[in-house]
Amino acid sequence: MAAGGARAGGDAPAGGGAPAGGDGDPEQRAAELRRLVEYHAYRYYVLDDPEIGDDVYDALFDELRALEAEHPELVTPDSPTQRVGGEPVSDLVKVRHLEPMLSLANARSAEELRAWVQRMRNHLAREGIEDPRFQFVAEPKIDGLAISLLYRDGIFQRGATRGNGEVGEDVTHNLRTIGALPLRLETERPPALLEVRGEVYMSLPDFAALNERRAQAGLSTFMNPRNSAAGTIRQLDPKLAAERPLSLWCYGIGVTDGLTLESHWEALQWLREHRFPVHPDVRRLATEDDVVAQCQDWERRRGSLEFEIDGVVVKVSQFELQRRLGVVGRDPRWAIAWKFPPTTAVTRLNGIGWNPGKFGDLHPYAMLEPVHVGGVTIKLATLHNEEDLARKDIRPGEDVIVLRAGDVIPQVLSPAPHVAEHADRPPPPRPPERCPVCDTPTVKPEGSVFTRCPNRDCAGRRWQLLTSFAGVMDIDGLGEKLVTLFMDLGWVTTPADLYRLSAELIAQQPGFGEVSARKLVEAIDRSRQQPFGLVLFALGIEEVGQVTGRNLAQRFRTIDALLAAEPEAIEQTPGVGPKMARSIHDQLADPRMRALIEDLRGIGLRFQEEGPPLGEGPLAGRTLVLTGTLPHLTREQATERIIAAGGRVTGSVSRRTDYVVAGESAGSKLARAEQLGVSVLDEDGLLAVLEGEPPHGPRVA
DNA sequence: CGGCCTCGAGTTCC
DNA sequence: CTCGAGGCCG
Repeated sequence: MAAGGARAGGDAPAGGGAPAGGDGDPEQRAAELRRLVEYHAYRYYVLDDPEIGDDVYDALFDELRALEAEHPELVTPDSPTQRVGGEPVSDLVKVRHLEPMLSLANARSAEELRAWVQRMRNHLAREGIEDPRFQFVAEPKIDGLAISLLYRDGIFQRGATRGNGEVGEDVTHNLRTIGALPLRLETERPPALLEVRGEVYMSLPDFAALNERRAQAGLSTFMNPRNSAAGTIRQLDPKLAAERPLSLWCYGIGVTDGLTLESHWEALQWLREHRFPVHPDVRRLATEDDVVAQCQDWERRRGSLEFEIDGVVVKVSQFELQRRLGVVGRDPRWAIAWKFPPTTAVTRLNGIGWNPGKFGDLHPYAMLEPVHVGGVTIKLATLHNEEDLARKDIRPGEDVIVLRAGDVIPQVLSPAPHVAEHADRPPPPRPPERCPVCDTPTVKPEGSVFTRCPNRDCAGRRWQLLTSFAGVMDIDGLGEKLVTLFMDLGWVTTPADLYRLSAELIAQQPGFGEVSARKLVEAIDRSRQQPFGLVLFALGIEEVGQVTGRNLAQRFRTIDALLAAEPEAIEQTPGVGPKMARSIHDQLADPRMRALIEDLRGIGLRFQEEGPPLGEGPLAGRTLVLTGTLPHLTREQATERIIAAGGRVTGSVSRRTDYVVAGESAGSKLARAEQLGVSVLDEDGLLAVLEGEPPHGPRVA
């Protein structure tokens, strides 16, 4: 339902609609038309209560378009004609949110919700607030995509997806196509800056209609409304987005400049008054009982709504209380998501499959009769390990309960209730006696949870190693599919073979062109520059991940020093004890490992540490904790620089912490630091100690 | 010696 | 994100 396109609906007579076209000032007329079109779009899309018929609306719209075509200088970015007029973008641009978009803690029951309220009371009591007169706001938690809308001086400027909460993608071009989204604030004195937060979704009727159209056109259909909305919002061409109807509910205000509000409830009223779509059933509630009742009410209504919801969001309304409650990690203490119980389904367990991991461990997974649960079809589900499998007591051939909660990984929960009574159940599944990939007899080491394929040349293991190598070395474009292809072609058996691939050969493979083949080879080439620590991780040494790899690199400096080291020396590395030291030593002594290392060394990968040795650098031996959002550095960048300076970053504050680096909306860690008397740095303070300057005393951000 | 914490690994999703 | 195992602190 693109604005300006044909609109379904009745033919109400023109109300106070179109004044006769005038031969007055075209600029004035254009402004008037824009106002009228936007007003009637608001009546239609937001209030669902049009005042005029579609024909009248279309006439207004056409007049505006004609006027703008005649006087291109009159086109303004906030003109309704610009909703679909945008040019395709070549790429989605990443944008940093002005304030991080937080996540929410969950409550799964009335008890957990009451416990949340109690925690808030306790917290506030410590601040000297004995009787917080909470006002709660309960809103449906729509299963869509969170977005941030920026208005400067009342004009819609930029809309972005939530992304990871700190950095999202600019999808302004597609958001403009949403009829309910105001392009301009209808007010005399708009705030200089306003960030509106909301959820973009596809309504169930629109989703059904879209899929029907696609099916008729012979196109693939979408799995569920959420995926459909996600795919649409990330389209590069807004014309495509305009053909797929998205809807919007706004649920709050983020950063503002020039707007003073006291509570979340006020913010919602303000949004409503300024034509933003706010769900009409959002309630303000005074007691826990009311909140629980409201959540249960939403749960009952879940199936009869026009959109999918997976819970209810409950917030403390008063901003003053919100401020005092603060944030823990990424979750504000003053809000919680009441999650509905996961949707479950019963289906047949067809069998258990076993997949070898990087080191030969066989991991069981359930092969299920395909079943629809919570909007997706489940065919496979992981079963962690043999103990988990035994604990669940599921048997191939029987019915099992599968569940999928929100965007959580599908799980097999248990046998279906009716199978437990059967006397003659099929036997419990057993780990295979031969590796399902290479047919080598399996072994089960004493005390291990896993049965293993002992064959080091097992294609399954090699595949795992190669895909893991590609990921660790950050080789763009080399994913599971390509690893499979190159292995099937016999081109690649060890990671070193990747560096011998030629773009000419790859380009001859179906699905490849010269450009994509060249890009892949370049990506592989670039990975030679990855630091020694990552190379150690990528080699596939059991027990050695990103952190231990980096620690080993920093401690031993060169691969030769590491290869020559006795277990006792390896044990001196942080995080490595006798057991790991012995295991690492033995794996490095293996001739195949030696051969791989020599091969990669010849290819030019880095086998020498460039950074400061362990125990040196301005932050040597120091432990830092990061909290909140820093003005310039991301968490990753800050971590990287601290490590480069010889320091360590951990997650929680203790007496052993040397510095807490606190940014915007720092939470409990900052409080704890103050309690323990740990020095607190802001970003400038961090930069100073990174340079080796003494911290200029405790600096609270 | 017991409990907490960190690390590694697989899986699955966008 | 979840789990198990090993390391390390109290």
